[in-house]
Amino acid sequence: MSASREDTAARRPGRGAEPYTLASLVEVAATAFLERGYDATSMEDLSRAAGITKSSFYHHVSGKEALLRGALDRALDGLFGVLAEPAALEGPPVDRLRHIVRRQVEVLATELPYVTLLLRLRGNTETERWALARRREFDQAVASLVREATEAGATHPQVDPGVAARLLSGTVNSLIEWYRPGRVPVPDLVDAVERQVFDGLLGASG
Amino acid sequence: MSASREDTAARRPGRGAEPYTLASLVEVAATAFLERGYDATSMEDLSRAAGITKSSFYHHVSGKEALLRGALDRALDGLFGVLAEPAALEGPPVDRLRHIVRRQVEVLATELPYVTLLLRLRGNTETERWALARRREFDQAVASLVREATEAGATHPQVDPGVAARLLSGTVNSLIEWYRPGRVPVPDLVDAVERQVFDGLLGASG
DNA sequence: GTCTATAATAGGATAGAC
DNA sequence: GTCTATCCTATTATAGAC
Repeated sequence: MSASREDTAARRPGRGAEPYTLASLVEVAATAFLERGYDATSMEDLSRAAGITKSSFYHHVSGKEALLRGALDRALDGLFGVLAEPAALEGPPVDRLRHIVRRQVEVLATELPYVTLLLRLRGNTETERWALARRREFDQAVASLVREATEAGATHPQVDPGVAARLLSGTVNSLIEWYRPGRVPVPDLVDAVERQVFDGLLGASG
Repeated sequence: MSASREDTAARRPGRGAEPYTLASLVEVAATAFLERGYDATSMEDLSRAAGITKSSFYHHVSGKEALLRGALDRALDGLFGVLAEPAALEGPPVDRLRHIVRRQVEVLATELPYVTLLLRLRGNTETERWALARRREFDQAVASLVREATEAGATHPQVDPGVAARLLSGTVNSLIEWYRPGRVPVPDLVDAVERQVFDGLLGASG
């Protein structure tokens, strides 16, 4: 762990701005976790990124795990919010799937650090296992839709729907590995992922 | 980190078997890293998994980073080996791409712990940055092929080839998130990924 | 080659002054 | 709210006996 740790710009709340809130510190933490990984990021790193000492940092937050939990909550809220949208609940399976994929890309893009944290969990603590369980719920909802779509004859039947669903989720989630805000306009990204997922590289339609 | 750490079965070299080699310990380490993550796995965990004490473990290996390096070497050898195969070097871009995707799935499946480690790197140490640079080389070779295929008119032109290449790699690499040996026969997996990547979920051909 | 014991340090968390 | 100083445990790594 010899990498420079000064590259995250320190930022204190400006004159007259809000004091440190859990949400603002979760944001700082998630950004740092995104760069170096959760385990490799120390509380010292985080406090410096927030522009205060480690002790002061502890005055605002109970510990590292609380930051993790706050970030995971935000990620899961975003994802489950998509499942609750009307267009995800009504209509032919393929249309609902299309809507979910498109909105999921938007959530990944806008909540990038939080979702990244969720997708990199290994289940080492109780908090992590809880979040992983919720994530599995989300994946299973998507998998059910893929199965329905296959039963309705909308997808090619040669591939096991369970495997197809995992590859679909994998394609969408892989965004966290390279997408960074501003690089590609989100609407373009949404279209690209939809196309790749439903039509593949060779895509007949369009 | 309160998770049980006794779940990895201890294994010592059997009577008359080879003594501990770097390769055998790298194998033990990579398997443990796959479960808990690199940072969250201690040398104590690793030595116990190998069936000896931490001190004895250090007698065979210089440190944690050497194990990481050994595992990354193996992953990169597998991937670059694919690029060097005749079918990856000759023929129309789409055919070469198809071959690489299929073989890459096989390498991921057979070298799962090693490739997983490679794909989860954050670049925190010099070793990690070196491996990430080599990985980028591989990805760029694939991206070049996607660009060639697009220029040859083989793929639909609406999606930026750079983005398409990243989504392609993302789909293939996402295997490490769920594939475990024995669950799905490798040939089926290879076919499923090829289909998803080139034809998508709705896939016209076949 | 394996062990017990121990160094050396990093990192999470707290005490208490200001 | 912020700081300096400190505690305490986990972890990497080494010393030296057998």
